Amino acid sequence: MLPSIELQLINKKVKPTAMRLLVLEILYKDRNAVSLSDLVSKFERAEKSTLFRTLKTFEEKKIIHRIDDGTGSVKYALCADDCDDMHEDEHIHFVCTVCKNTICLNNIKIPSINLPNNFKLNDLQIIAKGICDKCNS
Amino acid sequence: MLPSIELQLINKKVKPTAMRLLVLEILYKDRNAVSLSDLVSKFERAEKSTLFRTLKTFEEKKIIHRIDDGTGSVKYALCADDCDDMHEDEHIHFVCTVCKNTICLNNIKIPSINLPNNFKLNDLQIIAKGICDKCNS
DNA sequence: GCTAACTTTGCAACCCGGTTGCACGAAAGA
DNA sequence: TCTTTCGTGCAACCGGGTTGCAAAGTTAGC
Repeated sequence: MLPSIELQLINKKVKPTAMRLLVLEILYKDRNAVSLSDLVSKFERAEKSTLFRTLKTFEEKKIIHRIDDGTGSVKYALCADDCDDMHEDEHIHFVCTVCKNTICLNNIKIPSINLPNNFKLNDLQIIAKGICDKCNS
Repeated sequence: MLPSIELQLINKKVKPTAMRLLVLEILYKDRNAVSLSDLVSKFERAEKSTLFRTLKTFEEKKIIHRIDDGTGSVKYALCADDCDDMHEDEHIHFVCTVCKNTICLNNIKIPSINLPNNFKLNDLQIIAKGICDKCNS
């Protein structure tokens, strides 16, 4: 994967600057969704605003998707490869109450629900909270 | 309902002050979940901190439950009558993208999902986004 | 190579929702 | 009544997110 990080940026029409490569690399290596402050503390000597704009750029170019897991801070995670057309993150997010990490569960099917009369459903967002495999020793 | 508002507070061991009665009345009258800033603007001449603490008290005493609908501000809505033992808000929340209101759908059953091996599920939070019955003309 | 135009970055400041400390006044208990 | 507790208002703070601006870096045209 790593050698293609730069290529991926170019493919998505994002100039592969040093910062962006580093951020994207972190996103690749980490199975957890990361927040802006996660990033800031992750490499200590970088500007919050730069990282913020990097994430924003990545989101606009559909490289990552935004997750609101109810922890108060927005998190981001890599999009699936087939995310190009449908940018909605059509999967369940799991929040571990022990390690506080947020994980995308790409393989779990989203259930269908029936809304009351005359309600129109556009997007279903599911957040599962509990204990992740690593913490559930 | 209205005559019992004061009684309900007493039952839940909350002193029925004027502020609290007013706030609870608003929560009863409004089918939508309300945020702190909703409340502040709703009766214009009240302190944000007082309303904040009122909501906090109500939540602690299990009169209302907290909803994070991903709009950036926490909302609150009345608990169901049988909420005493299990305070988790075990229902789907619907966010209308037109009128921006958040509605508790108490009658929709929460689907069950299968997590990967060794994940333990404690809470499932579902937010449906779309157009509500009133806006879906 | 050299300048002009554009992009990215760093810094500071701001915004807003949420939260807390503190002091005053009201209510409850002895 | 006196004391204690509780509720409220005010101001200030905190932290995540966001923006304006200028410096530094990059790209393109000549």
